[in-house]
Amino acid sequence: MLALDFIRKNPELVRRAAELKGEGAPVDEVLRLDGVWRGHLHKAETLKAEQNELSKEFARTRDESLKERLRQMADTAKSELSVADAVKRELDDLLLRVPNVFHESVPVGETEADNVVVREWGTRPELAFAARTHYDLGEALGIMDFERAARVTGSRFAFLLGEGARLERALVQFMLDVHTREHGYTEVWPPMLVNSASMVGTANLPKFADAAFKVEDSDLWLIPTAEVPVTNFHRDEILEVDRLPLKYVAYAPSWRTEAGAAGKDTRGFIRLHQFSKVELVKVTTGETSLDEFEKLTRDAEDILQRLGLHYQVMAMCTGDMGFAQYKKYDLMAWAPGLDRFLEVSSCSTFNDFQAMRANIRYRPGRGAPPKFAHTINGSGLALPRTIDAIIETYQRSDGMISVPEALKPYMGGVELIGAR
RNA sequence: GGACGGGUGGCCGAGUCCGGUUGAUGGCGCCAGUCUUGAAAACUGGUACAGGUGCAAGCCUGUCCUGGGUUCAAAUCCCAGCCCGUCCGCCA
Repeated sequence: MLALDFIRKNPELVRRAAELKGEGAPVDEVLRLDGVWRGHLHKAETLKAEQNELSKEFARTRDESLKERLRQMADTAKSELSVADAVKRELDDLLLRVPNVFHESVPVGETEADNVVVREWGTRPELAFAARTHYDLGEALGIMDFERAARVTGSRFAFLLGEGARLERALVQFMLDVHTREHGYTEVWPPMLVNSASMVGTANLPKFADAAFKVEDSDLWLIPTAEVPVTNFHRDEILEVDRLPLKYVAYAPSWRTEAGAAGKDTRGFIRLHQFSKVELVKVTTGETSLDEFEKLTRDAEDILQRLGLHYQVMAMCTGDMGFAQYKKYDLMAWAPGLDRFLEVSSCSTFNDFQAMRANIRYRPGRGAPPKFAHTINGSGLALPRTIDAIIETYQRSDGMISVPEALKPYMGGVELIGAR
């Protein structure tokens, strides 16, 4: 969230940022409640101070004549405070609904058409035959099954079978190895259910409750991304500055309701209620966060390059970047069969927006007061669409799929999917 | 799930039965200083977080797991919840 003090001092900036993001921001209501809250709080605290003073005198003198006055003071202070608390709760709830501002380098725009290609790697593969889609190939090879998944669970679920399941496992292993051994991330295996406070910490609540699955009769949610448990790992902590940046990589399934995506990407292994993802998370200082964000994006890109997949890096425009993000890149991998780019990674930096919600701080120096950390995360990468790009890029005219060089050590000797 | 025990500052650990100003004795750690060529040891001092208010120094309020309650006053008493431990039950 944004600091109350920041909104007090920069109401216009906050209003304009929200507008460009296509979000509402209850700035006026925040400012109004802020005034009301402070009025009652001040009154309550002044009274409490007097009461404390007099109470000390009573402890000394045991003068019974003070009793009645003390009782009244206590009553008034308590009721003032309860009004102040009620207003503050309302104010806090509102604060959680004010969107983040964005970095000056973010392109201004309304829709994904206004996103900007920052760079591109590789070229579209030239196939000597008509490219087939991953679901066409996957079903023909017997490595993907959507029909049975629909029967067993419902739409937007999938079974992977045989070499398809093996490919998924190989990719997870490969990505984790690269990020831990070569990019210096610490591997994390997180809980896959989190409580509401954690969801608030990463800004999945309160605004996006309908995007996540809630466990009935409990305060637990299925994680929409490993970002939630991993970022919240340091909730309510004060970190030592020399430990920063903290770099984590976590493999976890992610669950999303996909509310509002009805009819979109219904076909294939693209938009699922459950999907695997290797997630990168960094916690760092305000001075280094933009730089660490760029590096994290490069770390995700490195996976695509090693897999030999053609991709673009898109800078998200204000209207397409989201409520909490300060700056965001999407990595789009080319899928020849679908004849379009697929979003295989989304890398974001949040400034202290998440850290304020999750209360993650660091101490800049000895004896210095704590500051809010900056959080960064990105997929490195999301599995299904990476698999799609691999299948469609490495398909052969006979419908079999060559295993990319980088994955061969992870495929247990399988170099050609569909050969047996 | 049942029974019992427990949650106190960066850490350890008093205080809780018998409420009184206690943000909380003590030790460790950390920081500064003295001493020393330097370091260690020893000694001295310092060492939480949040909010309100103020130009500032400062002042005030709150915080002993969380939320309620009793009281002029709660770390301390009462209620509920969460978490941890031990035993029993169940279980991959």
